[in-house]
Amino acid sequence: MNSKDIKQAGLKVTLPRTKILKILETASAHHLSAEEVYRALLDDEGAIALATVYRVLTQFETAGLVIRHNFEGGQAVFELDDGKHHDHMVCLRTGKIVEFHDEIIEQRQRDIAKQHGFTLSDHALILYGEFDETNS
Amino acid sequence: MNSKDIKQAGLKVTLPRTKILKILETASAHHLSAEEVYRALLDDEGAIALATVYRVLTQFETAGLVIRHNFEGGQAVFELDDGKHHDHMVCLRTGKIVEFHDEIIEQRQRDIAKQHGFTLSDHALILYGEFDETNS
DNA sequence: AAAAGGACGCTCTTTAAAAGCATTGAGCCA
DNA sequence: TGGCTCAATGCTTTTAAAGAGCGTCCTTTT
Repeated sequence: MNSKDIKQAGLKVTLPRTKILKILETASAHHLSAEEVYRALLDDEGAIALATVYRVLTQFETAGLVIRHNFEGGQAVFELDDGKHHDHMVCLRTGKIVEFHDEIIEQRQRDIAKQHGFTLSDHALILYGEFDETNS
Repeated sequence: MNSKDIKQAGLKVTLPRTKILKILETASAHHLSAEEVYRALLDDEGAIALATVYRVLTQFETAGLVIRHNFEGGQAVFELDDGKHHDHMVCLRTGKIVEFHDEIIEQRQRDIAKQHGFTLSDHALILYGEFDETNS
């Protein structure tokens, strides 16, 4: 995931885009809201306008570089799209997000869609709850 | 689902609340946004203020009378809570929503949560796609 | 190196949702 | 049943996330 990807998406390679991509790669939390990306770049000399962050993230989403999630809580969060589909567990206490993938569930979803004459293009499975103290 | 439920929720039985509940019961679409509820009551002599619709729906949600869903598309939708949990298939072409329930998936979710030391309090599974012409 | 069009930053706008406040009305009790 | 109290309503204003408009700047391409 580097400037080559930006170019292949038909976008010019600019400092804001490079920085935003890097933040998404290196941030400890792998799921960031637009505001969080913005704040992460505030320290950095040469901050990026919030409007640009929104614009770039939407462009990255369209280009397939990142995935936008609409979890509960109003703010959308973004993560790099590594091509490997996964679902999410969201801790309502700490905000921690853990990814998982389960082929049994995936297969059932495909079966159910088929039974209903439904052509699946995407799906979202989110588990809400709380991690044990030890895990959080 | 009637005025008794409203009262048991600790809310006064008022015309707006009764009307909103009835709309949710009788509307052909079982998933309505706040705006849709509002518009459904516009014909009706004695319209209800939009602010009241938002307020009442949130109160109903807190009281456990309705469930709020954050599907893609910005607007939250509401449905009566009949106590029977189910998931959703959302047609991206027509907006049609079909409910389903699958015990295999439910069980897998519980197993996965357990494996991760995660106490499940809620979950959302939404399949996005398109229904066949015949079904839509 | 220069031309051309996309990208940036700033500000303003949009939209869903909720808050504030004065008025109205439900519900309880004498 | 009539009145009293506090919750509920309607109207307006506000908030927050997200995006649009526009003038200037900077990538990119030749």
